[in-house]
Amino acid sequence: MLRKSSTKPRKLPQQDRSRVTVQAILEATTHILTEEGYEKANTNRIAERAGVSIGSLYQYFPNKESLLTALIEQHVNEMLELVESKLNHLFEAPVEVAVPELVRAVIAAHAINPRLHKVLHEEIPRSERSQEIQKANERIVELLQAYLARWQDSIQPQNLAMTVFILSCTVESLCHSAVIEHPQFVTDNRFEDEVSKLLIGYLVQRPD
Amino acid sequence: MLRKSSTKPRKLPQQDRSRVTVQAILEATTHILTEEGYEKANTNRIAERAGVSIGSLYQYFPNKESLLTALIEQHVNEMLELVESKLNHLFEAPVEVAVPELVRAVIAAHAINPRLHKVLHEEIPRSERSQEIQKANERIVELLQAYLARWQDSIQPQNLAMTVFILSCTVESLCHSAVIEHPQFVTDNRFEDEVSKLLIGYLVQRPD
DNA sequence: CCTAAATATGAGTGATTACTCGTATGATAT
DNA sequence: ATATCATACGAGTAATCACTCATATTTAGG
Repeated sequence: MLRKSSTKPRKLPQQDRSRVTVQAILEATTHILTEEGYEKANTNRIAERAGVSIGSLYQYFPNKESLLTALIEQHVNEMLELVESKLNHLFEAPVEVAVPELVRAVIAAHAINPRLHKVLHEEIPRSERSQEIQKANERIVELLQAYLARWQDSIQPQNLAMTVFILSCTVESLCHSAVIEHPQFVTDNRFEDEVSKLLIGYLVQRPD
Repeated sequence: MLRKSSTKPRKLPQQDRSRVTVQAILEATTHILTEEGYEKANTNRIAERAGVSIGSLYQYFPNKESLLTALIEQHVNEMLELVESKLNHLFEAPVEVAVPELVRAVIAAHAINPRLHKVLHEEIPRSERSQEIQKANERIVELLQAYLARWQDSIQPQNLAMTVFILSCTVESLCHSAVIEHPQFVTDNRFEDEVSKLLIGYLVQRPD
């Protein structure tokens, strides 16, 4: 149970066989995490499942944390890319158009690998996952902030920072919980309609 | 690293001195969790901090999990009581009155011990915390469902189950994240106003 | 070929830690 | 008083697991 600090790969794979090794290790980790949970995801078992020796694992990952970080980074980036590209295309779209698209994109992002997402989010100790997830969150907040600033004249809430927080937190948690606790909602258009209504109603409130 | 299954206390304290012991153990656990994090919360250290021998700890808690479960149960019940009693008093109040009160209560519940809440929620492995938290969640959902059914005629959304989910998930996550990530929001009335606006606007939408 | 670099191996090590158990002391009731 | 139960103690045990290192094999370049 020794702990090292660095999170970067010990060495970069240069030949094909080592790239295969690294890939196998990451896939084995995903498999064990999703099928057996974090408790069972010890490095010896991961190496075994990957068909690789424990020594090889430590050639490319200086410690367990770096392995998990790499996996989280990979998964978070896949999700982020989906949402980010959608948001970029929606910069000029009004709230009534942009919000439903955003909701759909966030749901899709969470549906990439729900089981992995759940484990990464709920079982893996914070110290090992916080930075990557937080970075992604900040990126979303940044984009939303820019979008809302662009359409500030047509929305009701005044405090931009607070509005961004409410918006991002609400979308994220609703999509997250829906995918994990109510998968039937994900295939049901009414869910994204309702979430969109919730958010649009808030952003473009008619004055009393 | 042996694991036992039962989660119930091994024996109930009967004399005063043992009640003091149990209390000291729970307080020491809380202290270590909030000040040093889950990683440092091993049973030997908890016993030491409580000024009690490791043997005494295992007199009352058959395993580490049961200790954490007791702590979670205690904390969750404190939070739940706050929200539950508020909701009971609001059963006859219309949405415009009930929602702001609910939001305030949920914020207050999260503010009872934010640092402990954060650790319990983020650091402790799921297997040890899921049941208690989920039970509390279900209780809230139940109450909200009854409330919304009572006022069904004056609200807009049709799918009761989905509305309850959206409502509870949104309130919970917004208050949770606010307390943990934006403590300045908690002392700012505008936050609860905005959250209330979000939810009321959704529930009592004017027809187009 | 030959050499050096890259890659692979896995038995072994050291540290941690949940938990036990034999023993000792304090309380209670008869 | 004494027997009995509750409580306290803490050195010791056994299991786990992240990680090392000495050695072996494969690949690439000249």
